[in-house]
Amino acid sequence: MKNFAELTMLLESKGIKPSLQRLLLLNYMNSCHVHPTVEQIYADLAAQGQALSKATVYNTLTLFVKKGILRIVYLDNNEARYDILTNDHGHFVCECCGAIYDEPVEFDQLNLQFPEAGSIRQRDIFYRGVCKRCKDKG
Amino acid sequence: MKNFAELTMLLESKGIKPSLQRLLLLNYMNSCHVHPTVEQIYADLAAQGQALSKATVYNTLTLFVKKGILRIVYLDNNEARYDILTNDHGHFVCECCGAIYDEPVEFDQLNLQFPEAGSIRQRDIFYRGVCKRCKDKG
DNA sequence: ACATGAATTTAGAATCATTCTAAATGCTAT
DNA sequence: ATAGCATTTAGAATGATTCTAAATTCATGT
Repeated sequence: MKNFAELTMLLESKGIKPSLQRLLLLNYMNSCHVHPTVEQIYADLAAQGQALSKATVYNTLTLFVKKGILRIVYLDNNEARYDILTNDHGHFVCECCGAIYDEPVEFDQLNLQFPEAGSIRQRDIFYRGVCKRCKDKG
Repeated sequence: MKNFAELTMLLESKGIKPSLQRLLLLNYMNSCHVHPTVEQIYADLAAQGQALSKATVYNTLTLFVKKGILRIVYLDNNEARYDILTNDHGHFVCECCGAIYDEPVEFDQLNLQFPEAGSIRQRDIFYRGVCKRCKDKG
């Protein structure tokens, strides 16, 4: 949880001018951990009375990704999902209810060898299946 | 490398009727390891004089995915990529040249804990960065 | 304050991968 | 042969994303 002053500092530390729209989006993403789609983000902010245009949502999310604040999660070729970059973690995707769970992963301790890699910028792990909740329901 | 008799048997073992189009696609995917897009698959087969309609390419790839012959690799929200399912492996994606490298990964030895998972159907690991070839070029 | 120019936001058009639809073709069994 | 079903097909429809060009906001110098 960060307040607006802290969010402003985060943006400035990344060389991003903290406009109202950018702060609203960063604040939203900072407290939303369900890996929302653009549509969800846009609708939620509109429901709060903060109507940014959808173009701004796209532009700003793309800017945040470029600056290393967010990452995009591509689960299917429908809508992209956005995830605030905190500590590294993996994802478990329930193919029944669609939920995306963050799961702790210590990438450095996996000792993965990628012989073709010159340098690594991002590490992603996705497991897919049925989550416990759905499994219990049968 | 499998011949057409073996590919036919593979399809039948999955409950898929081995039509000419399905065999051509399976044969192509069986010997193509660059994770091609639909467009590439369609163009390559057309260039070989085997013109399937694009709808058939889509339909058949989707069928193969459903039957566990292929998996889809979602790298970005542009075109999906298709990968023949052999032994488990990870992927390294070069953000410079776009190449996708298969990398050996022993998933069972990673000892990953996914507390929310009831059952796991598919495991994916993606690392992204710059490949050695691009890095050497500077 | 005010004007100027740059950055940001915006609405709507354009793009394009994928899915849908409905017709055509090909197979199988009687 | 024929009926019935599966498969293939072309083209239209869909929809997330990107593009474009105009409007607005912001910062700076006078």
